[in-house]
Amino acid sequence: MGGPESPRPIATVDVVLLTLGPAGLEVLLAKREREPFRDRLALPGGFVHTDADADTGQTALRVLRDKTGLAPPYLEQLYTFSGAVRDPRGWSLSVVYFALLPEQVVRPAVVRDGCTLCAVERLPDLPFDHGRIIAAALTRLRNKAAYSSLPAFLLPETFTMDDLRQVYERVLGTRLDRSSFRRKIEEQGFFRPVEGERRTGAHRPAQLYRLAEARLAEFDRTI
Amino acid sequence: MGGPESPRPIATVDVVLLTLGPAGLEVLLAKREREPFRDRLALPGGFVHTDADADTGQTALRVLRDKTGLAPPYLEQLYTFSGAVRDPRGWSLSVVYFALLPEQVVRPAVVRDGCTLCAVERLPDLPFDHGRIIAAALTRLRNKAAYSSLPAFLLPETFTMDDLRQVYERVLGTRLDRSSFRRKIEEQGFFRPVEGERRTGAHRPAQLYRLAEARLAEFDRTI
DNA sequence: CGAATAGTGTCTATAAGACACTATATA
DNA sequence: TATATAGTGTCTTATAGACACTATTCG
Repeated sequence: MGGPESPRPIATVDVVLLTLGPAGLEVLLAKREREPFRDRLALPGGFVHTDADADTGQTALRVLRDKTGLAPPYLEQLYTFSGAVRDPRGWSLSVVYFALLPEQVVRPAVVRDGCTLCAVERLPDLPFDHGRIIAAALTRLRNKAAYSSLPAFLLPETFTMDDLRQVYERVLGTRLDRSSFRRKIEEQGFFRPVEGERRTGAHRPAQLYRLAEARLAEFDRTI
Repeated sequence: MGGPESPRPIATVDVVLLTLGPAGLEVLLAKREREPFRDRLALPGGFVHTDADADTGQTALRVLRDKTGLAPPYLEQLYTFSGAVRDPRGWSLSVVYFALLPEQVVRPAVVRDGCTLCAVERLPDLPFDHGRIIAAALTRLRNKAAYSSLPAFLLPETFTMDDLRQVYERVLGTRLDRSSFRRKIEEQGFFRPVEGERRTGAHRPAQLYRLAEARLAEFDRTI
């Protein structure tokens, strides 16, 4: 049958759950329950349970559910980090997933034991290579934001056109023209108006929109 | 110290090496030396050697070197495929890498034992989930081709502007205007002319170019 | 010179940015 | 009716596609 001559690596899954709070992008960190780095803040993660998880995506969902009770509608595999030295227990491999959720959903879950939200600009010193992992997640988010519906997953189910534009602006770190933004968004057609408006003050109410599809949509590109 | 209650998954690395031959995109397949699927064609791959490989990228390079003698200048991590049923030996996890090489380099290496190039449009039935893996690699290549220097890694070190355009056309499956293509490419500036021209017939010789940087460059995008 | 491919110029159509204007709510 | 935000129209500028033109080589 033949197997490897060397021991199998440790196989874990970590999750980078990002949300957008008043201070900007924030990442969910959890206090580690076990060694190594017990009681330190780190990305929520855990071993792959080969007797329970169908694949690593299921591991990611299980880990998030167990630590926060959350089930993010947007979850994608980010990258697999590996090597002999990233984990003091030995040669390890972490399949990292990347999730987005609106602040309104995450904030209540964080009151639970040991979870916290941390502004990505002010991260504490993190164990393993979790600092690098979060940096990779931010790069992915910022790249994909420019040509997809990704930032919308940081908003609640319905939102106004100005909410949407502001999320794009905050993720991309640039100003976007209101008129051009609306034009572009409307022609791509992956947001659709829903019945209802938002009234917030002494001015015209705003049409509410929602994602037309539950999954990520990408803008047309050309060479 | 705490470890997983369940056995660790099998950890392997597979490599999708693509090249562009007369028939279109071709993928390198190798005859399997061991069970399962012994003597069947499959993606070149192997176990992670925790006593020898610094990380999975090194595993990918080692596997390719051992099976073909090749060392591709372009190698990126594609995705990690995992699950209880993809490998008859049990719960497994394959970190898949994606490499590009010019046909002129791959073809000679393939004369070696058990390696073959196979047109991606006419793949045989492949073991494990290797069919799905190759499909994912093609999607990645075709997506990235539209906004990066990626297709240039399918060409030899120097090439003409028309070579370059034809590679983009073949990868993308679309026709590109010669003039517009040259304009776009030149303003992005990640190819630079080198001394020398190619003379091929009774007509004006063509300027030779090469990649300005050894690594992948991406076009400017805008929302 | 003719044929063939390399390379340039330019017109047009489309999309993006800037920004002013209109619409509609409440105080 | 003043004001604030939502939403539209339009001018300008940049970019992409189409395509004709010039350039240069060799037979």
